[in-house]
Order: sequence, then structure tokens, then C-alpha cells
Amino acid sequence: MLDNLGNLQRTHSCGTLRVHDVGTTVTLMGWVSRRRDFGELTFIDLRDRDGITQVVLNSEDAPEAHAKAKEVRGEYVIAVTGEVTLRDESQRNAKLETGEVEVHARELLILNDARTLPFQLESATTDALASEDLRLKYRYLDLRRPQLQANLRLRHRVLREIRRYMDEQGFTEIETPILIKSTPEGARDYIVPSRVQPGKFFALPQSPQLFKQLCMIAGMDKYFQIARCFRDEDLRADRQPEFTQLDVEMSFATLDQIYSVTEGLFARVFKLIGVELPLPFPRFSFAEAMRRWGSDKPDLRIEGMELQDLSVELQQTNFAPYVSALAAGGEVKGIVVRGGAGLSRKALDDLQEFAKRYGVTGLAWIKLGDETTSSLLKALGEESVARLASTAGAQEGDAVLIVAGKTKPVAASLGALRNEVARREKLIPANVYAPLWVTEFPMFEYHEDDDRYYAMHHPFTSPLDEDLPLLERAVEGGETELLGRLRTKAYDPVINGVELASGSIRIHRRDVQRMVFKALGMTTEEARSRFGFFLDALEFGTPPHGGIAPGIERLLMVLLSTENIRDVMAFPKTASATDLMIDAPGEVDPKQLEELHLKIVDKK
RNA sequence: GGAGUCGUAGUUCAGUUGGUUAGAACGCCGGCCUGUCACGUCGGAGGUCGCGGGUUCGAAUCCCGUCGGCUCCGCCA
Repeated sequence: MLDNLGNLQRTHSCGTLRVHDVGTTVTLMGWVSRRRDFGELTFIDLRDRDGITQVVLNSEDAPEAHAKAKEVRGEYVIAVTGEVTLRDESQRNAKLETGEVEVHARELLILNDARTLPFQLESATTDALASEDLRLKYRYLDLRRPQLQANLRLRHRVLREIRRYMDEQGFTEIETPILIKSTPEGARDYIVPSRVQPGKFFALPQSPQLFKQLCMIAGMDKYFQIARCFRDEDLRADRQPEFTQLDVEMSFATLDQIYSVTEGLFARVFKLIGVELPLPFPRFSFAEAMRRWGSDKPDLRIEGMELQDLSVELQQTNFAPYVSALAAGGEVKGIVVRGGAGLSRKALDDLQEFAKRYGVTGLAWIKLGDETTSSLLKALGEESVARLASTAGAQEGDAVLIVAGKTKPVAASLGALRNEVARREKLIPANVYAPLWVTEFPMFEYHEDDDRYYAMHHPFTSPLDEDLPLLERAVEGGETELLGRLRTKAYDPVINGVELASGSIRIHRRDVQRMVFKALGMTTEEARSRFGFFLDALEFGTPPHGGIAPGIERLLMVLLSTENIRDVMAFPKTASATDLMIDAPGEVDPKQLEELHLKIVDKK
């Protein structure tokens, strides 16, 4: 039989009672975390979001409540009224915040029962949790775990701090529409059919990009929004189809102003976890970051292990794979693993397999142990190998890992190897936060498959002032190959190897915007049909403006040192973009389809 | 689109030359217990070995397909 709550009110939460509460009568409500039954004496660990309090039920003092406690099972919801008492010295529990006291129940109400849970919230023997699909199906149970509760509360505090800070800095929070129009470039859109306009579709925003620029044109001056964004692309450990960005845009802003607002924001947020970020963040151009770390988001917690160019050294040799890579305009580069001479054959094989994922054909190595060993010894000879190692900067006891090929895969593989080796060899210090800016991203990226240039950031990114003549020559003068050299006023703040935001100064001049569209192979008519409203807006006095958009989940992942984006969202989707709890996406009623003028052609 | 990996009681896992009745721990149910807090103790129930097909006298185990979770590459302006 269940009891009614009636007018009974909680006086405390389960995490708050302390020695100074001893002697008072309290009412607690929560979930039964554990029950320990000694016949005439029963203990219940009562849990709510704040913690756990031990409740004691004694057959002598409160026979009725004690009898009722026999019916109680795990995760039952109960209310307990009783007296707070001090525990004997020997009976205290240092693991509980409330462990110096306990509540002697006078009355117990069973507010609700519970089926046996499909999985144990916390495993008693190991910290092995139930499989993730099961936990996702019963996400509301998984969320009862104190760790996830703490994560969501930090998320709340971060969002609250962000709103405070942005307000202090004079920004206005403005909401923009969720039902907008599909834009062909960029990520795949989630689309929504229109019932009222047969055959037409809305798209969900990948970001409020154009709307925030329009807010600048509207004279709002400083805009922000904590905005949900939608991208129909394949997922990763740090990517979900819908995620949240702090979207920011400001008028008349210089690069330095945006850097400083952003750094101030991160500093404030990191204070929530007691971390003082070193300000200002060091800045590196994209070119320098790629050259030195093989990544546009280098993890600067890892000391050194920068990419070393070995091309010059190897040009002289007659080792065919390297000579031909160099002849084809490629590179040979390596990284030095301090103390890596001890790497086993198997470890090196593993690293080779790892490197191959990034499009290089092999991974050569040199180990400077008691004697020098190398996969290149036969091909190059002892002397060349020794010289190579010294060019790379390796010393006694180190190893050098070497890859060859086109510039991009070489950087990608070594950049990834740097992180992987550091992770495996435990070269990443704990509780260190290493921020930086990566700046001057290229404007365009050449795609071999369809022989054209694509905007690397988005087509509203402003080129560097000094590179504007290049754009003009490329577009008006037909020197298309110059597009690859064009640099932009785009910037990403990176902390611990995680790209935490992305932003740029935008194009505010219509002549420049037209040239960029043209460079992307868009005719005037195409540009008009896609972005006509925006090109119109640019004609009416657009202030210089720029902004940035930190990813809230990424930020929380760094704050909480978790690798899994699902740890920082309440209701995430699986790697195949489904929701196992609500079983979405799902089919819809044929009537709905008909109303929307849709027909399923092939269900497979 | 591609690759790797996992899928066995409610849960986490073990289970190899293919062979009797598929095990352990936790959880669950019942008994006992007045100071436990991962309580203890005695007893009990609980299995479509993800699903489908094949090979075989015989399949959790071998083969093919398929579904699902996770991770990575491509993708993510």
C-alpha cells in the first residue's frame, strides 16, 4: 500500500544534515539506495540529488515504521520523519558527508514503489557500468547516478555564468528561428516539410550564422545566444547531431577585442572549477600550428614532440619511397619520442597501424638504445640513420617516428601520433590547462574530387586585409591557384587539444562578398537565389563585425575531463543518431505524410 | 560510405582441438540476525548464448548474412 504525501514537507535534503542538526526533528524524502536488514533493526541509505543520509528504524522505538521498512526495496521513494542523532565514534562513516549523524525514523511513508531496475546504478564489485545501450534506453535511471547529476549541474552553472558574463559585457541575448532555410554548402541539414507550402521544406539551423550577422546589420551591436544547432553528419565521441553553442557576434570589433572577450569568458568559466587560466592565450597561425604540431588544435600540455622536417636530409639518399614522395612535392617528417628507445616491436607495429589510418603508407622508426636500431638501417645505412636521428633532435634513449607522403597526411598522421604516443606513454600532465589561439586559417580548401575550392570556415569569413589583393587577382585576374594562399581573419581557441570554439571577422563589404562567392564557383544568380536576402542586407550599411561560437559540450568535456559527449548532455543520441529511450526517429502515420505531401519511395 | 571491436542469467563477465546438466560475482526472492554502511549468514529462482541461415551425429564455440552498442577514417562550411 502506498502512502499519500499529503501536506508533508521536506525540511532538509539528504546531503545537508550535520552535527549541529543533532536533536532536531527532520523530514527527508528520496530514493532507497540501500537497505540493510538486521531483523529488529533496519538501516536505509536514503538518496536524493544532494547526497545520502542513513536512516535507522528500530522495532522498539517505532514498531510501525520499522515494520513498513520491511516492504521497502531499492529505488522505492519514501519520506522519513525522525530525530537527528549523533553516531557513536565507532559508527561514523567517513565516506558520507552526513556520516557523523543519522536519522532515527519515527514515521515512514512509502510514496512510491519501484520495479527491480534493469541495471544496477553503481556496481558493487567493480566500477564496470552496465552497457551503454541499456543505460541509454533507461537514461532517466542512468541520470540518477551522482556523477551524471553533478555533470548536469555544472552545465547549468556554466550556462548561468556565461549569461552573467555576456550581460556584464553589454551583450543582448536574442533568439533566432529554428525553422529556417536549407543552405547548400556545409553540413547536411535536417529538414522539416511544410504542410502549408506543398513540396517545400524548412531546414534546422546548423548555426544561427546569418541571423547573428543580420542582428549586426540591424544595429544590435553585441549579440549572443545559447543556441541549439543541428547537423546531420556522422557522429563521434565528441559530436552529436544536436548540440549547443554560445553564439556571439559584435560590431566594430577588432580581432583583439574578440580575443579578449573570449579569453575573459573562458577565464570566468574555468574559475567555476577552481582553475585560473593563464591570460592572454598565446597565438599561432594555422600554418605554424600545422608545421610544428601537425594539427590545427595542438595539445600544448604535451611538451615538445614537435614535427621535424627531415626532407633535406633525405633528399640526398636513394631510398626510393622517400625520394619519390619528395619529388612529388611531399614531405618526410618525424617526431622524437623522449625515452622511446624502450618501445617494443609490437608497440611500434601498433603505432604504424594507427598512423596508416591517416593516409600514410608506413611508419619508419629509429631507436637510440644501447645500440641504434632502425627500420631504415638496411635502406640508408648506419651513418645516414644516425644523421637523421640527430637532425630530428633525438638523443640517447629516444626514438624517432618518421612518415613520408603528401603534406596533409604527413601532418595528420604525425599530429595524431603525437597525441597517441603521449597518451600511451602517459606524457600528458593532469590538472594542466594549455590554451592557445590558432589564427589565420586558409580561406579556401582545394578538393581534388571535384576540382574546386571550398570555404574552409564559411563563405562569410573575411580575408586578411593584406591578402585582399590576392583574392582580387584570383577572381578578377583568373589566377585561381592563388585562392589556396588566401588567409583569413578566422580563429579557434584551443584548450588541451580540443577546439573549443570557432570564429571570424566577417565580410561586411558587398564587393568582397561577391568575389568570395565567385571564387566558390557561384554565379551571381546562384548567389542571389541562395543568399539573396543577405546580399540585399549587405547593401544597407553593414558595420564591420565578427564573432565566435564556443561549443558548450566541448567546453564541459574539458572542464570535466571526459572523453564522452554523452556525459555532459541529459538526453544524448547513439553513434547512429538514434534515441534509444524514445525510439526516435520513428515512422509516422500515413495521414501525416499525406498532409505533408510526402511519399516514402523506397524503405529498404 | 569504410574499418575495428563488443553482444552468454536482471547486470558485469568467464566459458577452445565443437561433446553430459552453460558457470561466477553482484542483483532478485524467501528465512535468520539490534549497529550495519559493499552488512553477514542459510536457502531458492533465474538462460531463445543478439537475430536468421548454414556446416556437423552434435554449435555459445566453425562459416555466411543481419541487427544493435562503442571507437576511428571519410564526413562535420
